[in-house]
Amino acid sequence: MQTARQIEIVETALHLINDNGIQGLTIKNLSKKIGISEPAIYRHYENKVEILVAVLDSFGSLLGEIKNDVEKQSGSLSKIEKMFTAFFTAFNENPSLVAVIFSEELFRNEPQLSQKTADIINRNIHFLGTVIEEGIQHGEIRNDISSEHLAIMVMGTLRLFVKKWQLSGFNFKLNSEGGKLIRSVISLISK
Amino acid sequence: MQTARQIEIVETALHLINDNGIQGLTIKNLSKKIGISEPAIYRHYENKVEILVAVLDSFGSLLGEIKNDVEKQSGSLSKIEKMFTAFFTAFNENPSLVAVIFSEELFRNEPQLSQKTADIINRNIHFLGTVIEEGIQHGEIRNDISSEHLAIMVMGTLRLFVKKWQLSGFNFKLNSEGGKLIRSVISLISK
Amino acid sequence: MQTARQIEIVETALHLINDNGIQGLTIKNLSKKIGISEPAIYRHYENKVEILVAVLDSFGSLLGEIKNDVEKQSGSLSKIEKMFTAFFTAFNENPSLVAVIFSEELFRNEPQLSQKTADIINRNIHFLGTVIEEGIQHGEIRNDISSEHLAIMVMGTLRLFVKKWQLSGFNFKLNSEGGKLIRSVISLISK
Amino acid sequence: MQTARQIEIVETALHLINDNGIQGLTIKNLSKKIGISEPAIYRHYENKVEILVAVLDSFGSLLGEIKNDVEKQSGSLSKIEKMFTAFFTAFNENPSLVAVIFSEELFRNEPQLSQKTADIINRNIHFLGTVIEEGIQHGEIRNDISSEHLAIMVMGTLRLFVKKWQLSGFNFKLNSEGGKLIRSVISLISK
DNA sequence: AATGAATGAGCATTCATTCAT
DNA sequence: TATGAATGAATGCTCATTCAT
Repeated sequence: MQTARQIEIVETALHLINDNGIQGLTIKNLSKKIGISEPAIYRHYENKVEILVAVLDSFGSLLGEIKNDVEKQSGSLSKIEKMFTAFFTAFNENPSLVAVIFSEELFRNEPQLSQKTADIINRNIHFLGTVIEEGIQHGEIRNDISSEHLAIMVMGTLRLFVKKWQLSGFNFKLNSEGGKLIRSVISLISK
Repeated sequence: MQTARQIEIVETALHLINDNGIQGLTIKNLSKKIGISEPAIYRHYENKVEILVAVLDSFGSLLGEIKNDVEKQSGSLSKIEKMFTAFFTAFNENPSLVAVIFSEELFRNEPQLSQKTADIINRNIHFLGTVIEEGIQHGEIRNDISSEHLAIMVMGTLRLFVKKWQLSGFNFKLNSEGGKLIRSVISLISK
Repeated sequence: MQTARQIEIVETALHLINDNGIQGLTIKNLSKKIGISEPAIYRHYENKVEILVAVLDSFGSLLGEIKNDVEKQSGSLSKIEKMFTAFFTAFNENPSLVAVIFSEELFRNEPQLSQKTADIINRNIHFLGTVIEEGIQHGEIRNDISSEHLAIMVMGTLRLFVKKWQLSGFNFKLNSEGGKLIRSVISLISK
Repeated sequence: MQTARQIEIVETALHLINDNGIQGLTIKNLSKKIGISEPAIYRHYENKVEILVAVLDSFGSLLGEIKNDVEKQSGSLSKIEKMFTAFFTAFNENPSLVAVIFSEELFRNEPQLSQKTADIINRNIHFLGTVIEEGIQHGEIRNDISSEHLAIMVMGTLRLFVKKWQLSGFNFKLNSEGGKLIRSVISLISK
């Protein structure tokens, strides 16, 4: 369980990373933005790495929720569509989250963190792979390409599209533009 | 024109980033690895940002070369295949380069650098888009999906695949595994 | 009078000093080892210095008891022997105490504490001096050397021997090895 | 070899320890007293522990010189006398050194340092033991007490006497008072 | 009697950079 | 072309202590 302060710290950390990259996340900046002293941070998290772990974990929970929602859909293509829209909605509501899905490069020097980021990526691809495999079995998705390859394509598309949105300074509508992209992806992979 | 020392600095910087992430690139580490003193670095580059600019520029030149090779191919699908194999070969010979194509997150706090990284990504997608558009016109590539979307899909696939290779600790054969992926991508987009 | 909690604090402080030196004694460590919160410590002692004063005072009481026991002996040499064995027994039962008799260096920056540690040393030497003087008068102890010098020799021997025991990681039998040393000391100073 | 700055750092560190105990030795204090910035210290020593190692090593060299001088004497008693006077002279010229011979308690939390201090003590006792053993063989020193015990007694006497001098605020003449003590010690152990 | 939350002061250390030589 | 020495600014973190509850 997280206290209110812990949640505040994690969210503020996310915003700092989003605004200035990982170098923008310092204990000083964090405490200043929250309005408490630097040592006060350590009452809530043992050290900086623990804060980043909590950031990743909170993203992990979000992913869990998205997966739950996705599972409720019937049909692989619907699941994939749901997955895209759920991601777009989450990023749209909290653009700072985008930094997290590209955080692998940031966390390279802390084994604990780099492991966690790698896990998130791999888990996502794997989940998508099982959904696609199911679609192939049910005849919804084309069977001339392995589910592994299709998973990489679909997830890679999603990632690059979101990255473009971030690079543009979030200046196009992720939902509506993304909606069109989803239809293209589905055309591409459906039987 | 770059002096021998400048090239050495850029290459060493690349290795340091590759080994320990951006935090591993310090003037101290750089000078130690090269075997000169810290101030000596400043004889060759005005400051650290200039070094990173040079790193990105050297990657930019590589991209230019790849594009030249790609243009020599006839047929869009051949061009795309060539593009993939050229990338795989380059990364395989110098895995440190992988860090650069995911360097956007690292360089966020320096406008000069973040602009350059965004340019590289967009230029790549745009180039791929023109190749694909040409393929659509020539009837080689399916025309039910816009070239913009296809470009994002193809480039996104390439990026995520390379990222997976990096996360795995470079422990699978990029060339052979990548060869199979290319075939899947081509099946997917060809008419 | 000391409360149970106060005694617990003093004893725990002693153990922390013994385990990690004076730097190991922090309010945080102390409260964690006892199992209460940091502010709770301040219910029982006004500040850290008071805790250290209490540590020294508790050692002072122990010294008082030893002196009482020593006084009960008849004959200077018996008294000295008793003094040694009483010390050895006390240290053996509670090795953490050893840190206290060498605590002068630790407490140098707090006048209140450095005064107290100096007092303990001087009082000990002085007490031993009176015992020896008595022995000289009674013809038990050689009279060619002043009681002051003999007191320094005897006490210095005791201290260095205990220090050696500590440095060895308490890995020899203080009582039995010490018993032999006592006999040597007595041979040396008796008439 | 040590640079002039390194020697200055070691000597200043010694003075700071002497004035305020180990807690008085901070990089800030050190740099302030020398008149340079804090980071400048790190140009000369890698870290604080290295400085303390250098302090102990410089004391170790002094001990080596004293041993050389002592060895030149003929006769065990002369050697012991020489050892005492050499120590007294060294401490008299540089009272800060006294802190070093009682530094074991200070350096407990850094294995590298505690090992070094224990070594110094043990090496001293051992050296004195060999001198005494020689004296016993030659009939200069009484043979009813083992050389090990005599070494502890003699070294313990020396240490406690110097400690008293330090506790008194260096307010008696170490040389002249110490001279008398030497004669007492020699009377005590000679045949 | 105890605690959760907080803090000012301080710590060792690192960083990119400068300057005299 | 290179270096040894230095620095201002910052970093993550610890300390003893306080205060409201």
